[in-house]
Amino acid sequence: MQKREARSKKRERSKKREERERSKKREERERKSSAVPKKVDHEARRQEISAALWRIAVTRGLDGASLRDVAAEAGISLGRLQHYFRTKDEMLLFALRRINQLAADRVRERIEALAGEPTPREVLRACLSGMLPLDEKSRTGLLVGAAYYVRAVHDPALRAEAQQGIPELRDFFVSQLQRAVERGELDPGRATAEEAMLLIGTVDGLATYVLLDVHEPETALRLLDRCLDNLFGKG
Amino acid sequence: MQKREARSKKRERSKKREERERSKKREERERKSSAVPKKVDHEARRQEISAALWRIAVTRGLDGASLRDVAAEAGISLGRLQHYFRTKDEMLLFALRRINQLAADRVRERIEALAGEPTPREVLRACLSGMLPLDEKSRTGLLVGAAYYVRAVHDPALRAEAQQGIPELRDFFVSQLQRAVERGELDPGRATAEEAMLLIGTVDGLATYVLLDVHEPETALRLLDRCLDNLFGKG
DNA sequence: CGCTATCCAATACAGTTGACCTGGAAACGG
DNA sequence: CCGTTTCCAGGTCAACTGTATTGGATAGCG
Repeated sequence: MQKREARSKKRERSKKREERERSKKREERERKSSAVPKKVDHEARRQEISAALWRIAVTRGLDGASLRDVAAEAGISLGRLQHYFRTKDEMLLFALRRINQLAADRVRERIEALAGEPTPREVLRACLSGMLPLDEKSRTGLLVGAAYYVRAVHDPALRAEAQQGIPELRDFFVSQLQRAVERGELDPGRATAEEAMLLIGTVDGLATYVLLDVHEPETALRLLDRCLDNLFGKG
Repeated sequence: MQKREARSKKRERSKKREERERSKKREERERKSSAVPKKVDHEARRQEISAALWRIAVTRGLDGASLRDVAAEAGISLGRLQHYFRTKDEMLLFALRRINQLAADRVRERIEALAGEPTPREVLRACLSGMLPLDEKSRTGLLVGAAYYVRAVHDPALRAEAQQGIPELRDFFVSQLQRAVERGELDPGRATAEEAMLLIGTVDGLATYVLLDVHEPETALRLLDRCLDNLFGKG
């Protein structure tokens, strides 16, 4: 347990007050070039609020997270929260983008962490296992992602956000499969976009069942390995 | 400044009033042999309410469905709805069980509809494709199921409900794989519970992406066939 | 110093929510 | 007929929702 949620609404923050730095990018407003009398880092504050939102979403679900709850969890007032996110949807969308980015970073790290010249299979395994809820962090990310998923089904804006990264991921998988063919590790007929999408869908389904406690994380990993066995041949 | 949303609450039922019939099954109550002055079919009424709930859940999501909304959609008063479901959770749980049952029935029908003596692959294909959102009905079912999924992640009672049918399904798949081995259509090493769970997970992932509009239904079906090709060998 | 913009706590507001309650209509057994 | 029970429309209620507003603290700039 690394994180404890003190129910006290007392603000004990005031230490992050230092990290103001530059952050010149004005994400949605066009300020009139007037000097910047601001001192706080908007981006950092929003990330803190996002983290508070996730903490609630993991335990109570996304819909059970009211603005007041999030503000309390973040240890700030409702007024302050509304200063950084003018509407609830704005907060939700920001938090979704952020968690997707974190997930992508995690997968990227996993790949770069592979020593030497990893085989295509090793790269794929690293990438796919990074999409499974194997530790607390990725579990949280997927849990929150699932909460967004249901909303995305009904909300076109969220849906577009959710669909965004998939083609890129698929193409990356195809390139790895292609590389495996060139190395003689894979049947040429299986280096297609269809196989790539099949892999992605399978891992997604496995993750779903892990979150439902149908599978243990290790079970999901074993199933993933068997899936790769089927693909590359049990060497 | 009251914004009235144009919501057609007009529902012209009043003819369902006739289908009361017998229905001797007292689903949860044990009447003490006292004469039954009741005239309506509780089970049928609850199913109607469930259907109304699903209609809302498909378009607006499960959490966007208040008791008043459901009552309006069902064309009944709030008081009447609460007569049949004392709490909201009771209604939700009933509707979940019902939709799971309908999905199971649909898969069963698909299997029984196969002519002659279907091969194991044909049986598996029928079953798996029955779990995909290929028509409006199954799409609705999966959409509602997805809405429940997110709740099940946080609610133990719902989670138990969601986990319920999986072992049975897995065992059925294993039996079909075993049968395929005996017929010489499958490598004996692949007739395991792991392969069965892999199939289930894959279809689940594919269904997820169809609901997200990442795949067209036909695409998902093609991917399923390729998955079976990989399993049985491309005949 | 003033001026102005940012930052944010507190409160108000208008609406919705689920649960509960009351009372009476309808159907049955007697 | 009466009494009992089911059935159900309507209303009430406290709690909660997202958003808007007010007022003041703080900080940078001329």
